[in-house]
Amino acid sequence: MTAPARRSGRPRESVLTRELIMNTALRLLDERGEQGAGIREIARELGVRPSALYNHVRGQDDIIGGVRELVSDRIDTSGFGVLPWNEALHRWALSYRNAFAAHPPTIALLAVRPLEPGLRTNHMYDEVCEGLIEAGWPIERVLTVIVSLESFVLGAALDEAAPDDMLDPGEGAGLPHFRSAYVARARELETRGISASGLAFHTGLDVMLAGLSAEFAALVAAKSPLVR
Amino acid sequence: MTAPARRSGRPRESVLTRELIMNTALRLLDERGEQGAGIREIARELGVRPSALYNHVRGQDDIIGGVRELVSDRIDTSGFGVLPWNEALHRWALSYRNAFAAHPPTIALLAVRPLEPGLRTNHMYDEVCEGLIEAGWPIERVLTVIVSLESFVLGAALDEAAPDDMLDPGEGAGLPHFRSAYVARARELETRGISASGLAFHTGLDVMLAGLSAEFAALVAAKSPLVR
DNA sequence: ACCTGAACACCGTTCAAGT
DNA sequence: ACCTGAACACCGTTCAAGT
Repeated sequence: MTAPARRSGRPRESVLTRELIMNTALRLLDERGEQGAGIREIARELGVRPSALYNHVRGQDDIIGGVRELVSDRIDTSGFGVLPWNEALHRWALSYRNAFAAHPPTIALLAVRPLEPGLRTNHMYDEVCEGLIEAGWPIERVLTVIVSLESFVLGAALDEAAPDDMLDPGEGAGLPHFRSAYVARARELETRGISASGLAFHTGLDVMLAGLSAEFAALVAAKSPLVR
Repeated sequence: MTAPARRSGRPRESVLTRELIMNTALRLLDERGEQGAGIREIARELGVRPSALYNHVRGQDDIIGGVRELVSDRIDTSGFGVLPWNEALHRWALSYRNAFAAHPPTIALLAVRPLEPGLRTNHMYDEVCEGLIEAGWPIERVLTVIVSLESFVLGAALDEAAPDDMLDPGEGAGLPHFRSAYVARARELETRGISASGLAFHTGLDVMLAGLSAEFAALVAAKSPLVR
């Protein structure tokens, strides 16, 4: 098996790496679900004693932070500056949600913990801020817009990670409106070939961007008296 | 202290109740944070051995489910049927978020776990469905609208539970746009006397309801050729 | 510097033994 | 029926001892 045939003392060459630990953690998370990221689990997979990890990693929180960086590296900010702000936001939110959806077990793990100010994360925010500021958004509104959109993305990712039958009126009597809405949606989902959480995500995203566009248009109109 | 002066054997009258356990769990959660809901922690607070809880509760998941019911009982569906659908949704979302915000440590705990189909929760969904259906929303859209709004509410609650300095460009160089957006928002927050997460929530909620109202108006217009 | 091995202080849960 | 007490199978983390 993976029993450590290694005896005590420093090995001739290092077996572990910080990067190797993080990658293994993410892989186990995907393969085995939320409890796959345990120190002992990772150690066993790497053929090593749990305590060995502490030579490369500060502890469990450090590992989770590393996994988060791996996942959020997939967030796409390339639209800002080249596309209209609302399309750039759309691409950003979509890739944000897809990054987490690609690793469902990480969502519950990562969404909950506050992200310590990582350099790469902060750089991502800087790029989004730049895009919105250049597009003409009032600077004091920028972070509020970002955070509200981000809240939706994370909430939608959580919904995606939940089991499909979570929202279900069941078989019994009662709940007539819930039930009829449920079957009507099921039919809709089948004909469109999309998941319930996927449709809710796209709907919410479109709705938010439509609302933001309306606010933006009103701001522009108020600033340019010509249109009045 | 709270050392159990009780000796073995069945007590003359029951010390525990399912309800008492749930209430204690919620209180400890509020007082001590996320790890307050541990079986051993609750048992100590109640002056009882951990194993005693298992006479009234199936286990930890059962307790968390009970806490969720306590919290989500505060969700207000009274607007449906009496207010316009968008105002009823606004009241619902606001109370939904406030219910969790009143117990910050529960957010991370509850948002992550799929809610097993509780009767009271399902009844809540039934009321919201009824309100939207009666207002004239296409029945196959109803659940999608609810879920997308709910995703935002939960995401915003998560954001609320996170530490305030989570999003912070820091002191160093670089990140100029992030930094200037940050100080501009800080000034805005101070003059309006509101928290960052509070403003993001209200902004997102307004934006979503504006977007939904636009979609609804378009649906109504498409159905009544008179306006064409 | 980087591993093993033992130990520590925790968990949730089960179950026989008591009354 | 409902509690105690002991036990079980887990955690993450620390640290001396090895090479």
